[in-house]
Amino acid sequence: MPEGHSIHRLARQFTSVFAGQRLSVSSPQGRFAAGAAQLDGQTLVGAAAHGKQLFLEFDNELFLRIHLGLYGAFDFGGDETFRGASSIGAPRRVGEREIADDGEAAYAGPPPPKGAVRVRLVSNHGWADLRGPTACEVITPGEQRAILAKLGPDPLQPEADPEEFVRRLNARSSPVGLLLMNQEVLAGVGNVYRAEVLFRRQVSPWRAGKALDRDQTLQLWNDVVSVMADGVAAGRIITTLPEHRNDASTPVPTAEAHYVYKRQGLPCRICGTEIAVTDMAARKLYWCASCQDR
DNA sequence: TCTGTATGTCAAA
DNA sequence: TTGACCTACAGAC
Repeated sequence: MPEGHSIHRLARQFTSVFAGQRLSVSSPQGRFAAGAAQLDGQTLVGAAAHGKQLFLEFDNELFLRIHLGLYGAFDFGGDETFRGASSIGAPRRVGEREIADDGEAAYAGPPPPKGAVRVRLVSNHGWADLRGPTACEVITPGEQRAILAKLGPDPLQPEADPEEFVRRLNARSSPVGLLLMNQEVLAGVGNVYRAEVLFRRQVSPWRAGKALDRDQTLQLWNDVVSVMADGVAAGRIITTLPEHRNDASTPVPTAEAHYVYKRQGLPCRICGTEIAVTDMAARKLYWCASCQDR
């Protein structure tokens, strides 16, 4: 599920299984052959996420910048150091994806690449395959700084400044439903968190950013921080509170995970009004017209 | 075999 | 505001 929480999980995963290791880098598909050659044989220093951007830092002072876009996904495999991290990114089928660890025999090297593998990273202990990214390029530290400078604060970074979010949101007259998706305002939120957080804070998606007062804006920020931190921990987006679910079972069923996202025509979990859907800037926007009146 | 769909972004009109 | 693009898969034909 490539909103910001998935990218942070990836950064954590790359750091834990590949940092300090020399990597073979290749492009089985061929589309990233030149970039792979610049990184092949280098040691991974570490990985970091800012919003939906993933940066892999190599010890020749180059970064691999990856943006998964809609379809991008990583698959992992390897020995026991890779257990528990099999696959992060877009779902293979509708719904959330958490692939079970098969716990099978010892690692014997990566399998033949299946499908369009843009990049394959291989260490002595395991491998990672990247498919379908929107962006996959080698950049310099200066280029990385330029990219970071454009992005808004990332709610998943402990040092992120809420006041920066307040400034960026309250300065604009666009609807808050658009602004939450704008990576220059807030880095990491996508269509699911946008809809869900606006519902949780009872904010109308059409309120202008500058029409929200400081408290409301900070509450939005705090809610994004909380719900995205949960997303990192769970590996999926769950925004409903237990008291708003019909089914108390765990793990939370997909049908109970959201308040409004993809629930058009179904009754609002709070007030029973039918959840509505419309297009906003070519993306589906889901909301409850009755609850979201602030 | 073809179509539709998806948690995203960019450039062109 | 629209179309193009990245990929895989379910479901319809």
